[in-house]
Amino acid sequence: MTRNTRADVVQAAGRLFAERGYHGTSMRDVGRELGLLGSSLYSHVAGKQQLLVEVVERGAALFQAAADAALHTDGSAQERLRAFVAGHVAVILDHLDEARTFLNEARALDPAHRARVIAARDRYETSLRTLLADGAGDGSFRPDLDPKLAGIFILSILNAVDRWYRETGPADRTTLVDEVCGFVIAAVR
Amino acid sequence: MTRNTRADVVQAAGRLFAERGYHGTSMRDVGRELGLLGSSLYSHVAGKQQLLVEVVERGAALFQAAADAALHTDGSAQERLRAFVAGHVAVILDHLDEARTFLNEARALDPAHRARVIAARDRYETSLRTLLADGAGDGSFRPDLDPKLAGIFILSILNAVDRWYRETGPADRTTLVDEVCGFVIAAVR
DNA sequence: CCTACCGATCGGTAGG
DNA sequence: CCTACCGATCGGTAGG
Repeated sequence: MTRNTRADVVQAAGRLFAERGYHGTSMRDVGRELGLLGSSLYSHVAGKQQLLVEVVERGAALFQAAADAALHTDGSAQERLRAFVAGHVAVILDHLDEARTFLNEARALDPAHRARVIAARDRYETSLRTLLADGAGDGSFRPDLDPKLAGIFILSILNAVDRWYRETGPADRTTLVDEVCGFVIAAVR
Repeated sequence: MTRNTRADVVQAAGRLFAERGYHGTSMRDVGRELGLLGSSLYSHVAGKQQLLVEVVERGAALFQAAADAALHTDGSAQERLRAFVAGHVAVILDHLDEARTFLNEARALDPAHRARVIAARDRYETSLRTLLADGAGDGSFRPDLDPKLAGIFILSILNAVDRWYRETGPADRTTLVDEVCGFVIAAVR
């Protein structure tokens, strides 16, 4: 039984924020998750809001890093779209707590940090939109594709994955990506 | 200035639950929304949880009623799918608070009511799945369509509409439905 | 629908 | 990381 680190505290907070929401989680809950009292957390972090900020910003960074990697691979627009989908799914499945907190709890952030997160979301959405516009321009996708709306629809599908997908389901991760890509590519071609 | 009704209380609660979440809303907040004290609400309702139950169940009923109407129209599977999409969008845009609370706050329900809501969601999803299976069987959609996954993807798109669509946007409601249907039908045909 | 409360829980601090 | 606390706020009640 060794001492908990600051990272442990952030991780425990992320777990609970993802499961019960920011306002549904108390500092005592986070402490209990680590075998500590709520008051002991304040030697690691300045406050509850700071925990939320760190979890959400980590989620934002993970999604953006995945998008950057997908967009800088060389390959057809269709291949890059598949890489984007695979990257998004990987972030959700491998960093479920940060992803959920990023997607659902941004409204609990103070205005300044919420604005940063909204900007990060916009950047992410723009990454996908650019990919779609490229593909519509070079004939990979249908030329009349609306990249903005298509991007929104694709992200809607991707962001909901955590709500229904279970590893224990019939499809493994690659199959999941295949299915999402099959649906999405049929829609944009 | 006439007295508030029980329905006013439920509506005010729905507004705040949709905006800040159940745990982010206090009974005093709900009262303030109506110009009352928090304690005054207890002459209308038994408690905060009851308010959540009523808002969520109303959301569930609205979605199911829309789905039933869409499925019982006669027309091709494609026409019924369009009616389903239009119905879902109408519930979201005309009953935003109930829809959001139904979609996002079910986890704050006590276990018994949460189970009821999950069952309602399953029924709703089954309605769409049946429609898709019918269309795959009669040649309206591609025969290898997976109705379960396609249903999940379509609902993912529909359930996210409230997160980005503003009446003040470029597209009116009919255009919105057209765009969603265009994307979805391209994916399932 | 308000006044006047209740016990419980909240985020957070002082001091060790 | 705990002990011992703080003031504020929470959901809810009694009585009118």
